[in-house]
Amino acid sequence: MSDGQRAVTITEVAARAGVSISTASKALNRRGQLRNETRERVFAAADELGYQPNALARSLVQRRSYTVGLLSTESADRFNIPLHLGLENALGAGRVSVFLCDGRADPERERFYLESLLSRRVDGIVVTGVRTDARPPLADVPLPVPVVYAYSRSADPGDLSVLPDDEQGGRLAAEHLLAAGRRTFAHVTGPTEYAAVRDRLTGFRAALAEAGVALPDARVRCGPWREEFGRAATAELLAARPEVDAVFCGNDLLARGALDTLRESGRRVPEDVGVVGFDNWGVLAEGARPPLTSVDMDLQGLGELAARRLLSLIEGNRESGLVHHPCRLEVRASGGGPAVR
Amino acid sequence: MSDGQRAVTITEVAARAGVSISTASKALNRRGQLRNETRERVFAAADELGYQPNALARSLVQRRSYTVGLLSTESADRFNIPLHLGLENALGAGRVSVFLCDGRADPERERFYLESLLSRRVDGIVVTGVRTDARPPLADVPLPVPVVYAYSRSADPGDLSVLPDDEQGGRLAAEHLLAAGRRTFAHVTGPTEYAAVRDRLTGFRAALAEAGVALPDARVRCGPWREEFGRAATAELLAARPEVDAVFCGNDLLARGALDTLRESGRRVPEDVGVVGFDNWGVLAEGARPPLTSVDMDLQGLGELAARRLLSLIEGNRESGLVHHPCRLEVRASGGGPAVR
DNA sequence: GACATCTCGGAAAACCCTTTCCGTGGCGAG
DNA sequence: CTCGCCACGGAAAGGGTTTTCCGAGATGTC
Repeated sequence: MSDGQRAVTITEVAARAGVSISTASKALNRRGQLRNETRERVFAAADELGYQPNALARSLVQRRSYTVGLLSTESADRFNIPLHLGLENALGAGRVSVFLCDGRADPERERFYLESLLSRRVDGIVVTGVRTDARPPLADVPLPVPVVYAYSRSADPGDLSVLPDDEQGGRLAAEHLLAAGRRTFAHVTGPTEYAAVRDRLTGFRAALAEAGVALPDARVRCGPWREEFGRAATAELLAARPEVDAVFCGNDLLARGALDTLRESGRRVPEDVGVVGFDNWGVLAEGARPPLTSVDMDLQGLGELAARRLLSLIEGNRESGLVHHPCRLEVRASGGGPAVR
Repeated sequence: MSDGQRAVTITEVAARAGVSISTASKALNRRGQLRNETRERVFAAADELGYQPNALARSLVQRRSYTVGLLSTESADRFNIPLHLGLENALGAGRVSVFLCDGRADPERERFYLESLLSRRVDGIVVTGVRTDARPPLADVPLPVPVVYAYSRSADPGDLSVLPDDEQGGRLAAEHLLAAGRRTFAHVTGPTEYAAVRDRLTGFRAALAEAGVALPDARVRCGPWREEFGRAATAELLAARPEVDAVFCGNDLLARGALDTLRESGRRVPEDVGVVGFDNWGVLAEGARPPLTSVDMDLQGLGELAARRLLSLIEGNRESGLVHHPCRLEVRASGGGPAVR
């Protein structure tokens, strides 16, 4: 609590251990050739003094801060939590800390944070977003540190972007519903301006086609990412084509809406109609009636992947282009497919 | 993108401006007495070179890193997002960056992060949680930096904790429902081990009592924070006391469950029964039928408050104890109270 | 003309480390 | 005995800033 007393420095540790500063440094960092006895004396001294090396000074001389910036561009989003967790998993082991900055979808603010990160000499930057659509790169000049875009895609092909494999996610949904014997499919999803919307549909359709099942445009409804739209679109779909027995939704919110409309129209899920969502948003999927089967983008895994790639860039390797991370299916009740593996 | 070229230092700026290093420093930081012409020459040089001061070096000499740690103890939670936003609002202006660490409810991990933050010489630490119950302080020894607990409460009364005013939040709900003419109240909420559960109930009851309305224990249901429990508890409540015309829920998930059960039992909300939730969890509240009126803890405001207090502690002021931040009511349709102001 | 007072800008110490380079003493080999 | 090598540990040079202190010249006052 109380501030004031200066932190203990390596000088004091060295003095107490009766060695020079450089020897203390070597002992503490397990460098150089030291007698065991010396090393231990230094450690003991450090311990007794409660020595905490000053990372600032260390960074200065090593020219490596062991920090990275996490710059979330779009306004704070729940997607960032698992992403950050994954990042920490992969970085924490290497003792890298992360600066979190929320750009709030404001380019000005983004620039401000970028400068701040640069001036703090981060070793790298991860840019996250909530869209897989290409966005302008962080800066129009080459940056002095490596950058990776995670759940966000740079328009510059020289940049590295890691993204969920939406197309494969769409396939997953189709395969699950097909396996349950569904024949008449529908898709309720978000605005077509989202690359994710188009990719998920592409994968979904492709898997259906391979099974000889068609998904005409009339049974694809695009609208806002809102529960209300899920309900309304499903109602329209049922009115136009009552024999629909499978609905794939572009996210879990829409799926919740679909589920409600289906139940209220007298359909049983999953007996009469199978439903699969996207995002696997915990509380939402679990609280649904019945619990919602949903495609999980494994954002944590995505974060880990991004971190590993960033580390690799920091090592000096060159990587660029798009990297896709596979989705997996979280099977609950609504799909009616085979039980959980 | 490309790494390698050394960052430009103040030495180069000084050389280019034809002044000494110290003069350059003074110019850049608007310190000391310099002719305007000199100052401008330095700025121009800095600009042309794209100079970014090295925050590491600056921190070292100033003994102030202008960074703070945000240590979230419980596993990553959506509560942390608005909290972080508020923190950034209040800190960003002072150009303070934040290190984000997720303790994952693991004391070991928490200690690890604490050490890491300390070694990075953060100026202060904000500890966040998802419970308002007292928790053991971050360390059992006095820390060299100030700490504030936000949406988290240290068991040490010498520490400073900022918390939402759950009691007042409960009153808000009661007043809103009373204003709509409700008479027979019920409460569906989380486990009684949560201080938040008890506080919200206390406030709710107090406000009812002031209006001469009683809330017998039989109409208070405590259970897990899950939608399913919201549905089940509401059903029980209705069976035991069909004339219930107001339900206050301990969070929005429970409220969603309550809403569903009410609708399916033939009640109209808000005409027959008023419902108020807690948390004002955007998508959940907006997507509800009808849209859910909910108590908002203003976590962003809480974060700002925490940041301001932390800054004050960093300035050297002494503060301790509990600080409560008021909740506000987000009026939508489900309460049936007076329209939005 | 002497002296005090300003204004401007530089030299150097300090911040706390890491790392390179070197010196010393001990040992084995020839 | 000499040489070369190795193990160990110290001196000192950075790393990039800020800040204190001081000196030099210009100006003002009597």
